[in-house]
Amino acid sequence: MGRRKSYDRDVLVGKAVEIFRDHGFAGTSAEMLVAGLGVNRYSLYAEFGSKQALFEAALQRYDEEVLERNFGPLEAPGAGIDEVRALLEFFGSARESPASGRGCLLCNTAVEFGPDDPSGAGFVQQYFERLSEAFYAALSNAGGKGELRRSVDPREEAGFFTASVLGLFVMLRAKAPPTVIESAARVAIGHLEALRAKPPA
Amino acid sequence: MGRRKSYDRDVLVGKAVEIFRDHGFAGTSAEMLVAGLGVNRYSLYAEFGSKQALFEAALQRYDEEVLERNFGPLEAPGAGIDEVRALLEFFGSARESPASGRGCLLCNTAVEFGPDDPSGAGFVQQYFERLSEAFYAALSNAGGKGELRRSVDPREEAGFFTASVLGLFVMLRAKAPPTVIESAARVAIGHLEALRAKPPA
DNA sequence: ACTATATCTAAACGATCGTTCAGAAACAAC
DNA sequence: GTTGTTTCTGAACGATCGTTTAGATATAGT
Repeated sequence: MGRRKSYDRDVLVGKAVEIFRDHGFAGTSAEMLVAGLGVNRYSLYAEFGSKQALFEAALQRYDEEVLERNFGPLEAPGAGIDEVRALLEFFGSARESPASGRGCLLCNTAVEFGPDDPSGAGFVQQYFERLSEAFYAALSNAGGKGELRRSVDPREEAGFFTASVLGLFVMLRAKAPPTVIESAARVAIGHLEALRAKPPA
Repeated sequence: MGRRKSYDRDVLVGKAVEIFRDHGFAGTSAEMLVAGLGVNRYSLYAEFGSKQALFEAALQRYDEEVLERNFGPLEAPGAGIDEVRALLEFFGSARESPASGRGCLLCNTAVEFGPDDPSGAGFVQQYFERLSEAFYAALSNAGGKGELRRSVDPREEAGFFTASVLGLFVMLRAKAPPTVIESAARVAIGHLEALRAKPPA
């Protein structure tokens, strides 16, 4: 039995998420990772194999934790309009959001790499699917409960809300004027509320 | 009189726009610029001074040409709902848009650099202001002509449409499923049309 | 034809890139 | 205390980074 590790892999991945979220893949050097993770260079490569592999572990972690925390409520059984509204309100609170200055790691990655896939695993396409399916699920639930106007197409609206939150992520990332972010969220919420079926007279 | 230049500065900047649009700033090497612009390394630095300076020239050019072409119609005197609609229809045509796989250079830059300004010139913040002011101008015009419902706040809606097109840019950049892009644009257009004042009975 | 000057060509600079290596240190088992 | 093994330390590898340089070439003016 040899020397024990002085780090925890899960902790390292968590820290890597934050570093890649701030700087992107190309803008993050191995040196930055060594400094930010607090491990030596040898252990970084022994544990993860390559910078790319660490990046993919970070994307996986982000999906499991951050996307799960934010979009999981929409995917839950019984989720509906209120869950969508809570999400929009959360991202519209520009000054307080943890995404301020940082945005969403998967959104940032989508833009950084464009149509080139940073890994064979299709993280970005899965991300778009997850977002639109989450909105679709919540709105379909609402429709099934009679909470949506009959004319509403949950599939169409899902695409719309996906674009809305991606736009919020961009503005949060680059610290657009908070008033623009808040307006965008309020109108999206107004649009959402307008989808509700009117209660019978 | 010495040897004449075998390049045109404006042509080089135009090519640089395309390269930075595809690969971002960090993802574009000097070698890629030399190859893509078709000049020698000496001339690249003689003409522009640095990679950063070329990047800023590209951002300026993009603003003057691409943003002008796309958002200029909203800024024009007399612009209204129809101009906003045309813009949304244009970006919603995912398969045909020149932005497919590339998005918007300023949006990409906003995400790549986050709150760090890539130059002292504030290109990204000016970009957000330009977008939201363009939407505001067009919607204010419509309001002034009595074409908007009285309850509509052009300032709020401008923030919303800014987020919408940024979201479309992200999805275009990463080649999200065209159905999601098209749905997002259609619903945004539906929302826009719902802002129209009803004609008197 | 010669000269002065500007640009091109090819190479190189110092620094950093992502990754690997050799030896030292720390540890558990014996 | 010794041994075998794993991790850490510090350095270095080959490649590429952004930028500069020296000499060659092309050009206009004389």
